[in-house]
Amino acid sequence: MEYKQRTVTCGQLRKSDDGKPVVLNGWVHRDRNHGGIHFINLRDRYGITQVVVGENAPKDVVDVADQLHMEYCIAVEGIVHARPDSMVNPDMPTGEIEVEVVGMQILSTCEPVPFLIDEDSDAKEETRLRYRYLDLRSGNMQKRIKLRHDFVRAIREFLSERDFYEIETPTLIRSTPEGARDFLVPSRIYPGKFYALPQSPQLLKQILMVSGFDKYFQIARCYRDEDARGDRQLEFTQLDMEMSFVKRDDVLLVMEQLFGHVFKKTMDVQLPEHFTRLSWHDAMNTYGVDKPDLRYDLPLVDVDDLARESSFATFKSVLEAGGCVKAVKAPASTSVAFSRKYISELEDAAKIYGAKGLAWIKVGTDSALEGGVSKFFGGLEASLVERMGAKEGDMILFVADQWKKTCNSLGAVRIKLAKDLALIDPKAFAFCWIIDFPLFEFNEDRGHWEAAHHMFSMPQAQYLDTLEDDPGSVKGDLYDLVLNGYEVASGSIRIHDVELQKRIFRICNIPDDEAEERFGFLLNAFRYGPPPHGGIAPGIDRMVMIMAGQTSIKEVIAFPKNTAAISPMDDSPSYVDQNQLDDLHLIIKQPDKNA
RNA sequence: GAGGGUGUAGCGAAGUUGGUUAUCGCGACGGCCUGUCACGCCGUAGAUCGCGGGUUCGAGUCCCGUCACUCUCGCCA
Repeated sequence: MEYKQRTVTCGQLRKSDDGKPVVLNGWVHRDRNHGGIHFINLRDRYGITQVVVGENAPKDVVDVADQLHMEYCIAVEGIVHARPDSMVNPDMPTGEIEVEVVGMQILSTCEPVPFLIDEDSDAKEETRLRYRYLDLRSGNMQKRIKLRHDFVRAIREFLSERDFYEIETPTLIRSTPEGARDFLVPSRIYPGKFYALPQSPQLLKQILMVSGFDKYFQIARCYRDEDARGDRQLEFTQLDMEMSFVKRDDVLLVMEQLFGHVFKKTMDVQLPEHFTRLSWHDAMNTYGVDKPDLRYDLPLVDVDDLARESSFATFKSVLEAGGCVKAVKAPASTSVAFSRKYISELEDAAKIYGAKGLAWIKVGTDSALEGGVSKFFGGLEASLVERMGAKEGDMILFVADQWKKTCNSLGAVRIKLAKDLALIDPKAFAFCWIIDFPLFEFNEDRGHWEAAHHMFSMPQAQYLDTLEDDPGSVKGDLYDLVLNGYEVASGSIRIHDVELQKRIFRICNIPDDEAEERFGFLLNAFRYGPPPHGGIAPGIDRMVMIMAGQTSIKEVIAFPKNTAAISPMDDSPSYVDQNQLDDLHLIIKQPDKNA
């Protein structure tokens, strides 16, 4: 089809272009037909320009304009006119001009759209995903996809400048189960054998270090066959990085500089030179999570001593059983009344993480305690109010249980309070490092120790001689980067010693022969002069989600899957032909519905 | 695997203690309109109230089951 190709985009014309002949290509965003005159908002990726088919327009142009509907793709030839002052639209960048149409061609028509292409669609997510190509036309989706591009581009710029090589690693690799469930790809050539899609390029990047590549990065797609969440998809994208001859602080510094550059470049936001550091224990103890949102404070406060002095038998029995009592302050709010109903909502939040209940006290005038469990704190009013920094109208909420359960439960209450009481600055970016993670945790179901992070992380030096004695107490050279309550990166200094690596495997119940079978290629590489090395892997989707002010990574992924792991647009996953199954030597065993 | 929420026209929503023909906005279709910019005005069509069963003289509304979507717990080295 012959058509006039654009000479300008729909976002660029200004008053200074007055009188210029132009051609625009784009989509009909709105067509306001006044009978004798059409005002058409023509939209492309760059913006919206008003084009006018007026009283002086040629007959053939009027005929075409009368056929227009929303989302028709058209070409417009016309003359730019500065608008008179009274007709300027100050809400549009192109609002000072309009284009008088002298030629118009319909490039393609559009069926009635299932939802309007607005800045923010109010269609439900399923509909948006089914018609993702239309949803992506909206201004906000276009902005987010651009932000993601800018983000990745700034990363590549910065790291290339710092002598990092971008190296691709395979997406068909050996399955090394442990951690998440692998996606498997059956081999046609070798019946019964499978490739796995990488959960991350972890071992490959470590081997690149053995190869001497020193500083590596990759925008790497990762796959984990686990249930999706708002901030989790089956496949996601990491900035995978690894460096040789570095210690922990070198990695943290590079990341601080990287994100400083990227935020400045993509959002013109100045980040602090260094990010707050919290040990894993302090994060858990003070905020109740290993990924605290530091845009607000609301610390969890230890009140073991006051609970012990109180007359509340429930608290005392928890303390006697080796548990702890913690409290968080709910600051008085003009928008949320601390009603029984609201307290019950808070209690529900605590119970999700195993708390048996949520005790509460309201603070009245002159530090008087009212309601809830206040009667058990006779004589302790002033101490409690001072400990909590509470004022009249505040409420104090308690959880008493084993340490971890208490932290998790009250941490959930803290998060709910911050949301409900509007304590969060939506424009803030609060980064922090979580360091000194435990290296192992005991898996009750399987009955043995497992790596809390992964099995390739270096134990801190002071534990090296006594790893096996008390695995639970071993801290690793691990670090997570947290932004606004989301884990956005995770990394460690790695083990580069075969014997140490084998000790870790053994603690994780993997005997030497099995380790050689599963990880032999890594251990072999480590027999040939491996350098000390470490790295980190920020999640691209989560970072861009937070930068875009969203709460679901689907908003920053062009073609995401839904929570049921289905892509409503192409309806994947799908059945395949018997021929394909035959090629792959596969027989499908249907699930037993009665099982 | 478990819990919460949602499901009414193409889209978004309302629908009272169960009661006549299920309402509104957007969109679609037809008409009018020369300065709008979420244009306006008049009219028309469009619904298996997610699906199945039950209670009832009568169910969008109550009960049971089921499905889908969504958020969360588990899971996610």
